Amino acid sequence: MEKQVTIYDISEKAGVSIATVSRVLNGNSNVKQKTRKKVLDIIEELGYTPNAFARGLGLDSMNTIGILCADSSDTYIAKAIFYIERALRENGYNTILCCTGYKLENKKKALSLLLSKRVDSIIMVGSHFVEESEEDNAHIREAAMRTPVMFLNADLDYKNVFCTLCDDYKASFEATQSLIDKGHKNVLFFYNSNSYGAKKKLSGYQAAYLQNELPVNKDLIYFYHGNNEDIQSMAECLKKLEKSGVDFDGIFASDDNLGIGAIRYAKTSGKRIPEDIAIIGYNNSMLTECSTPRLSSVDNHLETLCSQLVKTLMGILSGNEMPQKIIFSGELVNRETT
Amino acid sequence: MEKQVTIYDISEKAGVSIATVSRVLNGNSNVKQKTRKKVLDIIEELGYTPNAFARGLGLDSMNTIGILCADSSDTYIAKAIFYIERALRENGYNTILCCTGYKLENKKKALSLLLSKRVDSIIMVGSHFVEESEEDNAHIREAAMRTPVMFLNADLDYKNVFCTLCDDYKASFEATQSLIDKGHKNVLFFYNSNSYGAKKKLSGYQAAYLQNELPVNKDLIYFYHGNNEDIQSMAECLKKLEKSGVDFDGIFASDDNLGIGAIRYAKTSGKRIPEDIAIIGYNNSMLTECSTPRLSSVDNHLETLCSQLVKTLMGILSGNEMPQKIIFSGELVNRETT
DNA sequence: AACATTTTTGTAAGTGCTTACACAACCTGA
DNA sequence: TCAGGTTGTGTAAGCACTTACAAAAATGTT
Repeated sequence: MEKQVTIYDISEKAGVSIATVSRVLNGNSNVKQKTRKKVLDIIEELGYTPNAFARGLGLDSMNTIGILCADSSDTYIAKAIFYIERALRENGYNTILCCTGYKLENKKKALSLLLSKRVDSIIMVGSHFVEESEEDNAHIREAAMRTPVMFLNADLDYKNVFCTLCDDYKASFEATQSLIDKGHKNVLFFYNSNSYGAKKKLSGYQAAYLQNELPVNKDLIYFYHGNNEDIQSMAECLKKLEKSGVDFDGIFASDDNLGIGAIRYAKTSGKRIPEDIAIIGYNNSMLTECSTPRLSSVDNHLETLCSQLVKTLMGILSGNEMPQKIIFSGELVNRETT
Repeated sequence: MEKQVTIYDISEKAGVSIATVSRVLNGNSNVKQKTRKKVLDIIEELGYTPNAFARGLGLDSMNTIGILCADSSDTYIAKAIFYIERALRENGYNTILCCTGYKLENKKKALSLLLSKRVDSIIMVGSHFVEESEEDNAHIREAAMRTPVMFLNADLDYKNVFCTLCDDYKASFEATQSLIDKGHKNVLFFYNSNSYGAKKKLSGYQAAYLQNELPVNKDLIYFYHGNNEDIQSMAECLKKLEKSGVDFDGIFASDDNLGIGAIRYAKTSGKRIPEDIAIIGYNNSMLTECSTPRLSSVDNHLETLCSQLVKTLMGILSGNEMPQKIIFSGELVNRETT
């Protein structure tokens, strides 16, 4: 809109050099009180705002961190972003957010966008960003050569990549075990591709069965294809599964949304919860309190994870040696569905 | 980490000038195919990523839009951000996200941060950003002199400020009217400060009462102070209110979270829904499908609002004359609580 | 007052990129 | 073959800021 006010304008009006203005701007100590005041007054008067591009060019850093996520409208991810953003801001860092969706191509694009902005670090939220094949992770390895890469809830062993995560395997194992202990021997593992870490959760689930010398029934591993917010459709899928002859007395869902869907299914099928069918969700989100009966769920301490991640990052940026991997334990919170 | 690869490195290795490299980078047509290929190959080989600071300095724009929100972990805001971010990305724009919380001081800080980044526009999500007093909005007026300011779901008549919103007044009026029509003459207006536009919703509610020549009972306007995710606490507040002798046969909540709290209250108090007490939420979020009974709610067409906002913005940035205010209607979605 | 220090300020050279302008190379068609 | 295009490429001047280095000013010491 308007012509930009630059430090030249300030320097001229204040009768000092641009270097002095710059010093004032950067809180450099070597400026006389009187000069400083004069410059600050004129900055105020002219409504000057420093140009971050120019500044970034000189400093090759603008204290900004890039956050990559698949879908910021997912409750869990939204919460994570909130916690991370807050912690970063408290440390004087700003945030660039990019949502990538789930296509590899877009993830790569977003990554290189962030690199071009010369962010001080890139935070990837969720295991969505780790691909199956080594080759498909090459862009991450390369990015990590330029700037530290932080993973939340994912696990990747590359140089300069740091992971902060919850041990989903163990938490799933324990949750499943608790269902088995209560006599639910045919627990359905209900997941969709968006649930981050579904694979680890599945392994934990399977391990529990093996541990108890119970058979792992392939039919009981059920992949939900639909929309992650469409409760009705989840319930219908489960109904269909039941009708197809698959028998189950418990549902372990890979996130709370699916857990709510499971509750809907059980209720509309006239099953008693938890007697006929026990249900456990994952994330311990607010949804667990919204349903009737309230949903038992695995709490993976998101807030702790996020603040730890930022703490680690701050350490790295200050040049300290930091652990590559920090792992917390999850914890089953029993409510009315177990 | 590593020394940056610049266009000088590319130009040298390719045996062309930096201008040519720059042209290739910007998809300028006036480059011979052969030259272009050579340059691109070397860019690939050296793993070059353009420096956004330098680029921004030259162009004084980096196609980025700043988004300001109070709390990105709020479901509704998170969704809005998602829709906006997606639409912007489809138009070749990137996003800087800043969460400000609810303190004026922090809002101002975040705003000037975005200005310093020379964003092409600033989008403010939610009415949280409009203060009571003219004076406290001065920073917005000033910002708008530098760059277009877009409001989602808020209403401010400044030059270069554009608003896209749902007519919450009207929607609330209609929702309340529909409760009155069904015989609920003592509807509680249940709100908290975080619900954006609570004031407009309240006016709509009150207008409906006046319209029907019913008294507006001050006791029925109830402000919830607690945490916006603590369903139990909401229910307890309502219980307390009831015990204090306030009588109501309907609850109109300013967002779905509060609506869920209202359901919890009604159920634990042994009231029949909707016979004894009807409940309406606001936002028509996913939560409406999670509860039993499912929550009726006002849909304010968030996705439409967001895409319209971005459409308007793109028009502005292309230099077109655009309407300052675009208003959609909300719509009551009746489910099992009405 | 003369000198040594310390503090304050200015000059100018980056920082990596875009782009106006100039020039060279390559085509046309007469 | 040459004037008059086109097309392709290079030179150099920004863009708004930081900062090393040099110079000037202020202060202290004798």
